[in-house]
Amino acid sequence: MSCEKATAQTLKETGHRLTPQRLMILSAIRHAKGHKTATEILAEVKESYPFIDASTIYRTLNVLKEIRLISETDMGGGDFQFEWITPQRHHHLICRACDRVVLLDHNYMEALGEQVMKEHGFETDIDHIALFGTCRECLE
Amino acid sequence: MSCEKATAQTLKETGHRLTPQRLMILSAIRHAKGHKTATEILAEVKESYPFIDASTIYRTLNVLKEIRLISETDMGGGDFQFEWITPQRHHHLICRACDRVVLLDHNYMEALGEQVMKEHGFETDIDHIALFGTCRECLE
DNA sequence: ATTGCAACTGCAAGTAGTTGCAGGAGCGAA
DNA sequence: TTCGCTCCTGCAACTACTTGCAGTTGCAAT
Repeated sequence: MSCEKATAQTLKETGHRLTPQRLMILSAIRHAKGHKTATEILAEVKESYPFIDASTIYRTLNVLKEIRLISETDMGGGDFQFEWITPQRHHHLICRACDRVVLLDHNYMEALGEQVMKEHGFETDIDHIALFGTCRECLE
Repeated sequence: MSCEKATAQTLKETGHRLTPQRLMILSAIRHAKGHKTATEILAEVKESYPFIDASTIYRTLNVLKEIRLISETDMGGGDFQFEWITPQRHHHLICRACDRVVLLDHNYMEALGEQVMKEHGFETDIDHIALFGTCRECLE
């Protein structure tokens, strides 16, 4: 598949290698619907390759995050959520009162990113953010 | 001091109690310059009260975070950073390439918060955020 | 001052994530 | 194809953080 090739290319260009373990981890993330935690990814990869070590998962996730193939988000529920980065980025509004999660379009962050770029010359990598607060219903 | 009284008031109003342990933790955070990690707070409190348990620190930090007396920020360096929330809020731009940290004024986030409120009716609690990216110098 | 209850604490045991190391394996060059 | 340099892996030990529990204590009401 061409998508696998592009991924391999990105890894190599940044001085990383393509290993069977990484392919399995990549596949687990890419074919997931929505987010996945490190523990879920570990469990899934273990089904086809039980010898995989947790440290390999964490190290690989860190590499993928660094080269921005995946995003890592603190959704408040303890573990971090990992997700394949697609052109259609989205963010989350999480209600502290009822734990409801509302989707937030990427253009809100784009505007912020442009403002920061203009005034600080700093290019932000806002891949996936969770903002906490109170939703319309819980505000009464 | 009146500031201590206001803190006690806030705790009680939200159904929490004021204990010696909490006073020590509050003092460690409030009198810190800038951010502090949970481990640093634990070490500091232990100096005056060696029997304090790590779980008490983490539980108290979670309570203080919930009632928004302190903020918790992922600065990328592993542990979370805790800080007393003051009216002059600030945020951070962190460069992935050189680890430089640039301060970002709160008004950037205020604008975002207002837009989210207007269009989603969602009130965001943006106390202290770290945005990752590439700084002016590292962009060449 | 006393009482009662819910919240808090310390302990112990557990989970999530990190790190150092020695052997193994991509992958570019010869 | 083979070689060799690094990067990667699994292991083991470690740190950060969480959770359940039983005893304690703040604090509001009597």
